[in-house]
Amino acid sequence: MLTTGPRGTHDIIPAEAKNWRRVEETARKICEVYHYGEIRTPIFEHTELFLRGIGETTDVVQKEMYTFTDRGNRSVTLRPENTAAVVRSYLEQKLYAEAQAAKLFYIGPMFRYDRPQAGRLRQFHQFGIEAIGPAGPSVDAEIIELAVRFFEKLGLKDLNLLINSVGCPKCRPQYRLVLQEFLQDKKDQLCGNCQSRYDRNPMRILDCKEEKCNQLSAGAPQMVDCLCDECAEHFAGLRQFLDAAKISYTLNPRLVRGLDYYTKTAFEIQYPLLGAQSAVCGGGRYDGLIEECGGPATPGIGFAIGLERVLLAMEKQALLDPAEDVVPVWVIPLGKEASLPAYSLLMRLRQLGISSDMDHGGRSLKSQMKQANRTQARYVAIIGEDEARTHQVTLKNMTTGEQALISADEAVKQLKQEMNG
RNA sequence: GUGACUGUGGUGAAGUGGUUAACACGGCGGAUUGUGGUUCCGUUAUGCGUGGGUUCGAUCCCCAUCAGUCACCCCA
Repeated sequence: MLTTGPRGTHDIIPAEAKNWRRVEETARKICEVYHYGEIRTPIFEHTELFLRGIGETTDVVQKEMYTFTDRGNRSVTLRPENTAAVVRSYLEQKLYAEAQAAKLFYIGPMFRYDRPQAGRLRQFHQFGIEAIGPAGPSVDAEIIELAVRFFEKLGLKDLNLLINSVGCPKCRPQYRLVLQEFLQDKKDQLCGNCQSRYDRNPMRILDCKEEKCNQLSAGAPQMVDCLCDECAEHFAGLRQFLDAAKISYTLNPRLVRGLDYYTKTAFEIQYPLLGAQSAVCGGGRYDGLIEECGGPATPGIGFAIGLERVLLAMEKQALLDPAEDVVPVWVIPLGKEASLPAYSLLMRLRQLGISSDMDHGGRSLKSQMKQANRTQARYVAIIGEDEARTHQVTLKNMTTGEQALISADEAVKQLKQEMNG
């Protein structure tokens, strides 16, 4: 079908682009304030990067990647997320050499082969930030705060911030054993999905939506209670900073992220009204990822915000600007002789930066006036046969209805004054 | 990837197995010569997502397919 885009893709037309721009500008602005610099990496990478970075057993890698072989027989993948790629770039471009911390942000499309539904597309857009280098909990707080402020700036309300600590390679394996032990005799009663999780990723069982599994896992020991000293201290530190910043959060010991690289801090911001796809921001610390990608042991933390979901949430709260097509000045040629002088007048206006337009279809004065009216024109410059001959225009003020026959030069001068003032 | 529901013009939508597919908004044209926002008039889907099938005949029945929505799953 030539008239439909690929499944799960979406066109952003002019009426919507304005709101997208506002969201993106808000992101850029806040990143500047918090000292994060923009990074633009390719939308495809070697498949290997995602296998290693995200984790081979994750759902994202196992069933959601757009992977293909290029003409040179290399396996490449459309990025399903951007943290791995940013880390790759950080190492390849040796950003560690320039400063103690690489504080980066990105905005761009991501690709996941999912079954589409509202708030879930195959090509979607993320605004994300990464702080590579710093280890202290104040960065964790800074990042979470940035996300919260971003939503505040857009005017969004009723968001829930959930935080948890998922431990580190020192304490998580031990916790897994403790958890598996707890669930051992209940294993048969878990849902099918959770039974396979038991060995692969038992922590996800805590996250299951099945009522049955919830009951079975009730009272299970929690990661936060089994953190090693370092992780516990880090988590306590984070909470202290968040409290100081007066950012309210919910401690959710069952919050687990689906990407393997997360350590210590994990967080999510939800907008419940979005239904099943309510996570509007997700992130956490990934202290092992840089090493996993072949770099020196370096801590890092970041988040990603789903922009389509942000726009949906804004729509629900009536925060979107209405689509409107505004052209403050219309030039109206009447008849063939008028089109050349009309066009040169238009050209002069545009060179002065005055947003203006004209009809190219030779339509009637009446319909051109209508058009001007629809686009909220403040002025209309009519050029008919008489005006064309004498290098004049009839300049009409659309709000007062007054009009005057003046020279083209005079019209340009007046419009320049009016439009800049 | 699983299950369910939906699919009529630019938009919101009514509708029926049988000549011309309501209505509203929008668009376009007009209501005496070159003037908008109000009003009035006219016009605007050779077509009912697409492809098959059933039938004398299908937009309305069946199948497939595509797309969307909801839930699961996953996650942003």
